[in-house]
Parts: sequence; C-alpha cells; structure tokens
Amino acid sequence: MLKAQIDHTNCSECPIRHRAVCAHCDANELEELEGIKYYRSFEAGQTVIWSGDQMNFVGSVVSGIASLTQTMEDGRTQMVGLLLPSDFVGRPGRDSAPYDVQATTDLVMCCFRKKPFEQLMNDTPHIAHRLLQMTLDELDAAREWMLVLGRKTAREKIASLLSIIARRDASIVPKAKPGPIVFDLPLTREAMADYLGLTLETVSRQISALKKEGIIELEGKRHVTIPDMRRLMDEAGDDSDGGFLI
Amino acid sequence: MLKAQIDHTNCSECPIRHRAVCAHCDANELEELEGIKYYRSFEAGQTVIWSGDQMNFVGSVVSGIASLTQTMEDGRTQMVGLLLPSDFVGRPGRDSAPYDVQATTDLVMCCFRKKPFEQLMNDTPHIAHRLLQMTLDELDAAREWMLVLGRKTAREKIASLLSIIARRDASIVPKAKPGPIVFDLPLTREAMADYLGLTLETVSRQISALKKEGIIELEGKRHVTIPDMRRLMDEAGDDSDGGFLI
DNA sequence: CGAGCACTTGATCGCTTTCAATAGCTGTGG
DNA sequence: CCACAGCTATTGAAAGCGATCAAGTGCTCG
Repeated sequence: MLKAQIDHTNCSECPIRHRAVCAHCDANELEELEGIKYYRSFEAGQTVIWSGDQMNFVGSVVSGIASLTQTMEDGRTQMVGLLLPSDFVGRPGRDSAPYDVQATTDLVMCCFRKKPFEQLMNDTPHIAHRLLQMTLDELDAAREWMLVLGRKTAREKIASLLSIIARRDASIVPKAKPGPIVFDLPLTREAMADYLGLTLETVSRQISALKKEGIIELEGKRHVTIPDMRRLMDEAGDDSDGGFLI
Repeated sequence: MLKAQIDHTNCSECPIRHRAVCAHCDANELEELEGIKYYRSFEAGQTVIWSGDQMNFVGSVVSGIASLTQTMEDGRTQMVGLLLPSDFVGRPGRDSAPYDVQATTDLVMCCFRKKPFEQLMNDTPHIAHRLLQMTLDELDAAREWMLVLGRKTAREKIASLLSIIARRDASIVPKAKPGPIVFDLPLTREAMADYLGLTLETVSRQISALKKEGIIELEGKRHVTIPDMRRLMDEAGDDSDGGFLI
C-alpha cells in the first residue's frame, strides 16, 4: 500500500510537483534534483528526527502528515507545526534539528542529502526563492496559530482546528463549495490536544458539545461531517471573511 | 534625539549593518540599496501599518521596538512578533499586510520601496539568502513562543519573557556573563499580557510574586535587575542548556 | 474472551480571569 | 500651588474555565 505511493521515481508524475520546494524548477533543475533524491517511508507514530539530532537530509512530505513537537522536561508537549503533503522539512544552513519530527499518519517523504541540496540551492535561484515563499507562509501560519493558543477558548480552539482541516481538504479536492464538508480527522484526541494546548479530556468534551449542538456530525470517532461551514467558522471566532492560512 | 539616530545615511556606519537583511552585501550591492532606501521615524504607540493595508515598502528596524499584533472582533489581541533592531518588516511577494505593525517604543526604520527591493532580491542572491536565514530564525522563534503560549503557566510565561529580554540585552552589550543583569522593560504590562496570552492583572501579580521571592528586583515599574540568571531560567521551565532563540 | 488502546464522561480542584477599588505618576489649567 | 483628569500599575475578592483524578465504554487484535 505504501509501496504504491513511492513507486513514482519520476518527478514529473509526483503528486506534489506543483506545490513543493521544487515547484518552479525547470527540466534541467529537476534532473539535478532527481539525482540526489530518495524516498523514505515511516509508519504512523514513528519519529522521523529527534530534537537535537544531526540532520543530514532535508525533504518534502509526499503523502501523510508529519508533526513538529517540543517537549518540556516534565513531559508537557506542544505541537508547533503540522506538515502536510508538499511541506518542507529541515533547515538548510543548520546542522541539528530544533524539534522532534514525528509521523502522525503513515508518511512518505522525498529526501535530499543536505549538502548537495544546499549546493543546489546556491546554484538555482528557483529553489531558494520557492523555499523563501514557503517559509514565509509557514511563518504566517505559525503566527495565526499563536492567536489560537494565546487568546481562544477551548471551544474556539477546536472549531479553529476543524476549520483548518476542513479547508485544507476542500482545497485539495478542488471542487466548489456546496453543502456539507466531509473528512477524516488525521489526528488522535491527544495529538489535537498537543496542537491546541489543551488536555485530551477537554478536546473530547468540546467535540461532544459541538456534536450535541449539531455544528458537527460524527460517524465513529474520526469521520466528521460539517453541515454548515459558516456555523463552524462562527464558533472559531475568526473574522467572517476568513482570511485564514495554513 | 531621534534625529541623531537617522542622520547616518551611510550604510557603512549603520548600527545594524552586520545583522540586518543587508548583512552580507558587498560594496556594489550596498550602493544599490542606498539608492532606494529612506528612513522613517515613529513615536511610541503609533501604528506603522494596519492589517489588511497595502504594503508598498519593506524595511529593517534600526532602533526601537515594533510589534506585530492580531486582533479578534471582540477586541482580544495577541502579539505575534516582537521586532528588535535589525529585524525585517514586510513580505516580498505579498501585497497586503497580514498583521498590525505598531511602534512599541520610539522607532526608526530603514525602508525600501517594495518593487525595487523585490527586483534587487532577484538580482542579488546575498539578499535573498540572508532573508531566508532571517525568516527561518523568526520561524524558530515563533515556534518557541507557541510552547510558551500553549503549555506554560503564567509564572513561567513571565519568567520566559524576562529571560528573553535579558538575554537580548546581554548579547547587544557584548560583555561577558558576570553577576547581575540589569535592563529596562520596553513593554507596558498590557503589552506583556498581549504577548503572553494573559491579562495585565495576572502579569502584574506574577511580577510582584517574582519580586517578593527575590528572583527579580524592581526599581520603579520598568527597571529590572536579575541577581541570578539561573534562578530566573529555572522559573521559565526551559532546559538548563538554554537553547533559546529570538 | 481478555488485554490494550482511544475515547468519553463525571466530579472536584485550582489557576487565571473578571470585576472592582486604590495607588502613584504626569501633565494641565484654574 | 493645588486640584483633577488620565494613564499605568497594584491588589483584593469572587467567578469560571480547563485541568486533574477517576471510572467506564467501545473497539481491535491476539
């Protein structure tokens, strides 16, 4: 199953070709990238990189979801990044990883050894430029999330997270915006809690409350239907224009 | 007084020359930058840019402190960035500002019109490369802050903020690390609350508590002495190695 | 069938917020 | 010179929200 996803060694058939760090590369540049790339797969729950470890590769998420987490000495953990397909992992110009990177779901990454990639970045402005744009987007997303963590109530936090996942799915499945939105939660209650700065009990309670009030519908624990996106957005406390990023 | 700070129109005498986006520029590149730059001053409290406004310049903080803030409809506000001298403001490749930018103290900025700057970025890899590094640093700082917002107690939040300000002052005044650290708080209690996701009352209470326990000393409301940095760091809940960024 | 895991639900506790009063400081005008 | 407004900050008392502690449910897998 995983195998099927990693069999396209050809960049031109890659599902993230138009959104990843290689998005604006021309044929020559792509050829160079093909020369130094390799795929790695991880099972849900596996750690890709430990905080503080030497990082000798960078790469893109091809499929699945990875998370960046920080942990305090007493065990409190905070997720600080959610990496979706096409997102970039790693930091050119720095040796050790600043956060734990974990596979939240089964995960396939397209990796490049760091040194050759850095070299390539110096030679091909397309890649450096694209990486700058992606990093600026991530910074916007992180700052958006700081508002959620610092100022929103538990209920608003849950609604915000569901909005973001719903919106992402809506943009991946590029159909219009009619009626209900349906998706599967890619996170456990605990992972949601770590992302939102809550306990898993509070996450569970708030999801139950939203369900009781008909703002969301649940089938099993993970399959979510949002009958009216606007109601959910209201609960999230965002401006109705919805200038949200991730 | 402000005038004195903006009189060095010559980049080679600029106090942020070696840390700002222009850090790695050679003489030619610097000359091009000089051609498109201009200084702007703001008084404490002034708004530099409103969220959603057209941004037709980018620039560097030369002196003073600026803050990025987000505001919800009901008035809750969260500071999402604290911009110190040499930090970059603005986003090449995007037209409108995503956040309010405010002068927290009297502020001097070195501005570039956006179009020429973008052009220059395309031509001079030094600038693009430096901006990428600075953006990655900001992303690290934002993620560090997400841990503070999501998982730390009020007391730890205050201690974290004081640690960061103390550390910044220590690195700007490049003397060794003996004895007590002394600095002035550049933020009101309310601004600290907005940064930390607290109320100003809680900020005040926690500062009083740290003072009562001798972890900090106060002269007036803003002048702080830290007799033992290690004790403060312990209160902040960070790993003792102190791998903190801003 | 029982172990293990993810999740839910209940009861209670405690930290932070909220509401409110007061202090200290600065600048203004009678 | 003093009174007073306006602002920042401190402190107190009470309320509320989310955390903690504790069962219990439902599911999957051996």
